Amino acid sequence: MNDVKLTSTLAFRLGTLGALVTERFSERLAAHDLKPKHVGLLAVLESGAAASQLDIARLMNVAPSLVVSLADRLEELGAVRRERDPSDRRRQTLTLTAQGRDLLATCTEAAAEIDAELAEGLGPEQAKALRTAMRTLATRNGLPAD
Amino acid sequence: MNDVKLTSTLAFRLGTLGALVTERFSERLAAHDLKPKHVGLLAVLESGAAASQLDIARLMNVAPSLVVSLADRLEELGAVRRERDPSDRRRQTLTLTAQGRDLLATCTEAAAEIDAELAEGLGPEQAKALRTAMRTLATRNGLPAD
DNA sequence: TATTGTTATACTCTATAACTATA
DNA sequence: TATAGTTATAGAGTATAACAATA
Repeated sequence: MNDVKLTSTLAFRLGTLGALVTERFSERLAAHDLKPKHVGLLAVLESGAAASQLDIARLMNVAPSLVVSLADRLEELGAVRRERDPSDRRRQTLTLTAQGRDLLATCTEAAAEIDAELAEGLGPEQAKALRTAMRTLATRNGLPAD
Repeated sequence: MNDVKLTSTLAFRLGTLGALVTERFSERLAAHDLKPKHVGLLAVLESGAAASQLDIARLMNVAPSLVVSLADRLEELGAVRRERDPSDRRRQTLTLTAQGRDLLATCTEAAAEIDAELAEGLGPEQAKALRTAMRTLATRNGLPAD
């Protein structure tokens, strides 16, 4: 028989800690009336990996209709600009504005603060090993590599 | 200026990988018509950390009303038994049945399979370091220590 | 009056489906 | 006829608030 505990599995710990961290991030974003997915969209634009709304939806693994409402909010804040692609007028191209870059930097700082809180409980070597392993996992699972 | 990327933060990676892993776990649980929180409740009962519904709700950080519906479903499956506490008849005590233990073992196996998939991409030392760091983080953040 | 569990209701997030405009 | 974006609608998941039983 097998006496592995559910709560000791990596899957359980990634799931629960992930939810905890996302919750903390959301709390910090609330000041800007943003949710994590808004910030994820800003990061996609900064990376240059996609620009049309449909491509962004595919990359983020969300429904195209969700990108519409995320972009609506970000446009309202002046963080992104929506422009028709002249070569195919069905396409809306999203671009980061200077304000959008600032906003992304602010949100990245919030994430970095959470990182610092997490690292407090770990020794420096443990923290480094964790970062390395998480980067590998992200890359192998289709998430941004850097 | 600071050129740290959002997607390189531990917070971002824990959030996104956590969501991914929870999604994979949910898919496997769908065969039993269970969601991750049902399994979390089974794990709480096995650990013996709480038995009354209200205590369970506090431990899981969910609303008491949610515990009612999770317990309804688990009782329906014969995985838990609901009994009035004779010394305080307001309290409902939940206990794992033999079937509940079996079910938990099956779900733990599903989590272990996901662990194996994740570990494939990592070297054995990296996998071990990750487990160690995640256990430390879980403990320091009020999640089950083992 | 306070507490446990339950029920009724509402809210948040997201997806699916129907629609418009371009191609 | 197919595709990009949008709008309308619906569903999952969960919380809050009102309620019943017991303390």
